[in-house]
Amino acid sequence: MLDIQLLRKDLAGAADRLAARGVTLDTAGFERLEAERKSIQVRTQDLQARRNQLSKQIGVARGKGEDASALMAEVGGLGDDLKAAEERLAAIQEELSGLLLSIPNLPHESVPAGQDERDNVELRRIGVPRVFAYSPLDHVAIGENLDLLDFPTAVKISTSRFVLMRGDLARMHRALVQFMLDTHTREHGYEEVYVPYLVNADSMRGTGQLPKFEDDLFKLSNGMYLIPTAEVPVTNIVRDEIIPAENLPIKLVAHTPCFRSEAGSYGKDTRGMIRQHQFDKVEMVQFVHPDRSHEALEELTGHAEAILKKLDLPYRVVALCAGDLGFSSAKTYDLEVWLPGQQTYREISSCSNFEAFQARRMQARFRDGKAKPELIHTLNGSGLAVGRTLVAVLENYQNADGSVTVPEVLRPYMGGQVSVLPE
RNA sequence: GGAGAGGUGGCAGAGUGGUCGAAUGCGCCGGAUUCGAAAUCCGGUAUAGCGCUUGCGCUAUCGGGGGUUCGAAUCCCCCCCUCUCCGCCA
Repeated sequence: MLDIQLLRKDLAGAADRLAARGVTLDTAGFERLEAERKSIQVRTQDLQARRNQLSKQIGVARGKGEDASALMAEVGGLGDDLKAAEERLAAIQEELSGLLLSIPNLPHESVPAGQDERDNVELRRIGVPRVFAYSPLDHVAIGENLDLLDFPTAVKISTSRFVLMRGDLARMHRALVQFMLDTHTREHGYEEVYVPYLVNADSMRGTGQLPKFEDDLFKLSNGMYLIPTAEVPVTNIVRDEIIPAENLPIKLVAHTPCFRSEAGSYGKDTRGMIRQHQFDKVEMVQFVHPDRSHEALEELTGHAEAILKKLDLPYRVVALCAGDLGFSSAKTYDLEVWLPGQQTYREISSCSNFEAFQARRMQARFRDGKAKPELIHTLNGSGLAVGRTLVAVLENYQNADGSVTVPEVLRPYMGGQVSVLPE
């Protein structure tokens, strides 16, 4: 959520920055609403003040045993006007807050201009894609040849966009999770947290999934939602909290499944594990002082990169252009891993600084000594998407004989196993 | 799931229709006292919004929402949460 004060002070400026990401702000509509809000609010509060004043006088008069009927008559005359004003004010404020909740974040000044993913800027490439002596298979072929990746059975049990992994593959998936969590907690200073996978609407609103993106979520009959990312429960830990400044930064990491309806992605990435309704992710979240959130974004991105480096997977870092930014983000770096089976880089992590956008929705603040509470800045990044990491390992570590070499860093997590062999 | 009790400021805890945004205690901040400290005394100590703007005034907020009333922390309805007992269960 943007600061409404900013919209009041510099509406044109905010509109310009939103235009950079392809969003048109209805400035005339906002100004009209604001003007009405102002006049109705002043009128409502004046009436309320008058009512309170008279009501107190009635109390005093009654206390003294005096006749209060004249006062009662006067306050009674306020009734209809007051009720109408209060209702109108509530309606306007609801409209205003609805508008406010639907406006995306402003891009940070360092974000490259551009309309869509084609305008994203590649910052660096790390690692060299392996040269194969044969035409490398994609993960589906590799996994199915090993008899460890089973889509038809998953469809039978559930529906499309789910997967069943067996044996060494399921084990490697688990090993990846352990490896990632251990790296972030031991080497990067994160605290591991275990969180609910079902959250309420307030939490979804806090991080920005609601009200605009309800279609992307799985909603339960009791009004709860399946989390689409650990970002939601982890970030909402600080909702409605005031954190002592000396406790910042707070760095948390969680492993959770993620559930996404993938509405609107029909026909996209239908083959394999790239786009599933359910996938696991290790997610890093940081709560930081506003002065150092952009520094923190660089660090957090480095923490995600460290996993790829340790796994020796070739990847590149891309700065999203303004038009490709997510709703809540002020700045985002995507990490894209090389997939030999597709001969392309695919997103495996997304690291974002939301600045105060989520904090304002959540009322997540910090206090420095006696100063007034101030909004914190929130960040998060995948470290990494586990399913896609498994895909990357399968494709990059495949061998001509159909086996897959276990990356060295994973071996301690797999009982020293060096490779996954066909039966 | 059944029965009961409860949700009030940073914390504890009063308040069952009227100068209650809320007693009192603790904590915290400032001052007095002291060589200094403790103790003691005095004063201050929520959040958000709005309007004039060094400050002041007003409005809202006592789990959330709705209602009754001139007036609600207090009465009514719905929901959420916590605790105790029973049932069930990993």
